[in-house]
Amino acid sequence: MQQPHRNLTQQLVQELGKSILQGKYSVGGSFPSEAELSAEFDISRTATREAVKMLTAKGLISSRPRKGITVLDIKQWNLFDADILQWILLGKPDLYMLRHFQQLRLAIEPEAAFLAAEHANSDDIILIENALKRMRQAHQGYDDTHEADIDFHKSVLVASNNPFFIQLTHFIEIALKINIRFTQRSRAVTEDEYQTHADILNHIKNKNAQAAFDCAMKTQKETIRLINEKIAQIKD
Amino acid sequence: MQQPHRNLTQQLVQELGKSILQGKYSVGGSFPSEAELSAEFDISRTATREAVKMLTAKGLISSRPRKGITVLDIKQWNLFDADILQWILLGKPDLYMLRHFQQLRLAIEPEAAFLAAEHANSDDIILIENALKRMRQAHQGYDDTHEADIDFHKSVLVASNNPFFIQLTHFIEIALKINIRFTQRSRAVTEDEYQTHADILNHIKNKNAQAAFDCAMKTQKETIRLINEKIAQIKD
DNA sequence: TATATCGTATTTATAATACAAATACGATAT
DNA sequence: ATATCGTATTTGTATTATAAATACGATATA
Repeated sequence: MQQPHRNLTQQLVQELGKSILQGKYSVGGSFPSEAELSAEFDISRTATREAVKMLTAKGLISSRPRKGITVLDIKQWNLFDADILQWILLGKPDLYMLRHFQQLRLAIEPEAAFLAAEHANSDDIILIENALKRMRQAHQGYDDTHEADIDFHKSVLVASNNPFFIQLTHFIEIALKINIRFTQRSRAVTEDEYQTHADILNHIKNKNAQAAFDCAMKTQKETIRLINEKIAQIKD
Repeated sequence: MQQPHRNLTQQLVQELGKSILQGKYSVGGSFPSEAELSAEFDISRTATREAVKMLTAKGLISSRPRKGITVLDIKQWNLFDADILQWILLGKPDLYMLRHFQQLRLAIEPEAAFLAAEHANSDDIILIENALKRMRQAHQGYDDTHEADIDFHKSVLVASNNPFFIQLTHFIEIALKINIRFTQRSRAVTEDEYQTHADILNHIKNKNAQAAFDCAMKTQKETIRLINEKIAQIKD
């Protein structure tokens, strides 16, 4: 396990969360009762119940006397919860899931760039610049390409100075990680990709919100076009 | 209390959640220990711990041995959780918070209309139509204006057929409720407002995604303009 | 047969108690 | 001034017992 020294409740939350997101339990179908979970994982009912409550708080399950525990419909899930997003990633999402992620990225990121141009302070700018530098170094082989790329996009969200956009950093990170899987780029970022990111930063620094928006939108449209292309391919 | 017959854990979650969102406990500051909470609310430590775990799952608090319970930074909060959004509403948000909501609405709703035009099925369309009819009836005094308005915007999100956009229905609902408070419209919807909504529906029915996007964007830009105007006023 | 009422077994909800584990903080030693 | 250590505090876990809610089948009724 990744962090084996976490407490029992957290461990059970992770195990059950991953299982649910992998579709091991059908919605509304049978799910182990508290007693069964306690026995299966060899922990007390106390720890089991606390894990059940945490999953309930995230909207994954519901538990009622006599009825037991049931997996709720996906509409009830808190899809923007950092844990749930991580479990989606671990559940090996397909191209259709990637498209769902990308559709929201397209809505979020251009507007985030717009707001960053309006509201970013000097510290916010420095964080974006550092991420860009790391992309340049990655281009030259000194750093991990994709980590720097993810950091760039996250720091733009942070620079929006809007707590809702900032909250979406987890979402964007997972979206990028899924995208990386499907594009299987084991290479460094290209000069073109680097330049586009540099342009967005410059527009933000120049407080040219509309230009930042347009530039970010262009790359998002291109990304979704590539995904649609791939989906069209597998349909053959 | 709204639902006094909920279980003790849920009641405590609501009480503490509301208090935290009202800023009664400063971030990193002192928060009652499990023992103190049990005593204050006169419930067992078992029920108290389960409530603490639920708030932990929502990212509001953290608890560690010897250190006790601490309120986490807002960056850790799951702001898109339905409960947390409700607590924000109950906490009497100001115009700046409304602007934060509106900035994200502007990012989300036009793209949701775009996707609805691409992916809505006949059932989705019917739900939007019903909401629009209710707005018309509201205009004539037969239904509650704002409820119908909220339903319209929610049903467009649902019609996007993207689970992430659908999840954001809670967010949009709270955003609209906050907006209604500040615009204090006790009147029915105007003919203009009704017509704009009708236009969006028609673009969706005609599968004219770009027109649906543009129309929704125009209204979102106008809404944010009004909010900025109000903020400029209170600054005098 | 169809419907309503009721009893009961099952499962969660709550409480109380005991002890283990982690750790912040102050005391002490170097 | 720094490092080490002991200890008190708080959460973590387990166990047991009982209450409350309710799905489901049994029974009664029309």
